[in-house]
Amino acid sequence: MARPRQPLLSRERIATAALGLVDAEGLQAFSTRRLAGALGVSGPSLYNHFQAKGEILDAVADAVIAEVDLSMFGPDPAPPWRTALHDWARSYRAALTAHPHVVPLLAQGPRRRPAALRMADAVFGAMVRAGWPPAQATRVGALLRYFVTGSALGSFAGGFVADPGAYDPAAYPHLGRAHLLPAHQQQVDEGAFAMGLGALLDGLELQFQRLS
Amino acid sequence: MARPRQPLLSRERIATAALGLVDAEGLQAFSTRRLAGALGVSGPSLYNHFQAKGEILDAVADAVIAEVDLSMFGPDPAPPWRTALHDWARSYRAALTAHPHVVPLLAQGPRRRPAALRMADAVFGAMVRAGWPPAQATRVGALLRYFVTGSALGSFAGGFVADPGAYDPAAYPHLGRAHLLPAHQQQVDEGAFAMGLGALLDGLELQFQRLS
DNA sequence: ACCTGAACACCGTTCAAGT
DNA sequence: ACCTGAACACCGTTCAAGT
Repeated sequence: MARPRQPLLSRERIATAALGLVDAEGLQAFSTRRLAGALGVSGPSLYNHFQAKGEILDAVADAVIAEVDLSMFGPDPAPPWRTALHDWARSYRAALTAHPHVVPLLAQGPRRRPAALRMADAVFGAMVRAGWPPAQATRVGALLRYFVTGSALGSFAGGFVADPGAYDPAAYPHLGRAHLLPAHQQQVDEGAFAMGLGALLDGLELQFQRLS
Repeated sequence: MARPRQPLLSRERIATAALGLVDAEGLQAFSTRRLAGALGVSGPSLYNHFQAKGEILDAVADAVIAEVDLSMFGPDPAPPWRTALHDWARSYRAALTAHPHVVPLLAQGPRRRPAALRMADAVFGAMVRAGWPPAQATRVGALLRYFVTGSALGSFAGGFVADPGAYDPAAYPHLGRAHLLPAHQQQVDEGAFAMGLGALLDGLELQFQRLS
């Protein structure tokens, strides 16, 4: 075939297919050769568009972050900072739980990924505008990222096994009902997230009042 | 060589060497063959002690969790639940930040790993004993896990690049000083963690008071 | 500029063979 | 029981060759 007059690939097309593959089969199963196969192309072709596998995964991570709603950071409606943080955290978590296998990739931070930088910029800007001192505004953005990514990194409830005999009562006296957790995975994780987010925002409100 | 009369390997020795390798070079660079090399043994030898690479990494993850202090969950001194959670969260975070490359492995949850189960058991048991209803106690343990693992998954400050020209002011109007973050990485991350942990515990205290 | 196949060094894992 | 080397299918990436 050699070079077609209409390029077969683009960074966009590659990133989209890569996200599909990661979503479907996880990071473990993701390989450049399988990705090329899914795109109907030979392995080395990808290297005309990306320098390395890691750069493709960077694009995958940023595509997920691009799904996060940032409209609550205004400036048009500009809701109170607490409302904005709440809505952002929920949208952020929704984007990550829609693509759970991508979460470990977020360990690298925004680096030079545009969507991640837009998000960091919007949060920090809105917090400063709302009256948080810059150093505190940085922390607020960071600690909410901690909570949201942590909640999406792995299901708490799904991290237990459903086998009733899995947890020896002598060794783990309080886990007698832990094998029931996986059956209510979504409910437990949602409940814990809601409780944590509420607590976090309540606590931040106390700190904000102490500022003035 | 074939079989030596004194076994060359043990699960323990393998797991310890694996943790050392992951700490030194990251998950990317970790391979069964390199691990075998570090142990002075041929690749397939590992399969006499572990079923697969993933099982070795399970042991690595559990070794890190085993470093977390659980003594604050009593029963001998039995401090107030807020103090216990605070001290636990700090010890938990310290264990993870000492082994940052291991954090993505924690996505899987406790499953059947003994140290992870001991930790879940201790937290849940102590919260119930302190007066939290069981459903809430589960959530408290989960949401603190979210916050701690998220804070250890990746440095917030270190996720930016130190290059002053990296962040176009037109695209990211509030990131003018973001390139300074990596230089204060530890301070920023510690500050955000402390602020978040304080807010979380303040918020949980409000919820606990509302219970009675 | 953008694709190909061939090639290189490296993977995880299986298996028969040795003691 | 516990190690070995050989082997298999599969990796990420480079590179010369094609248009």
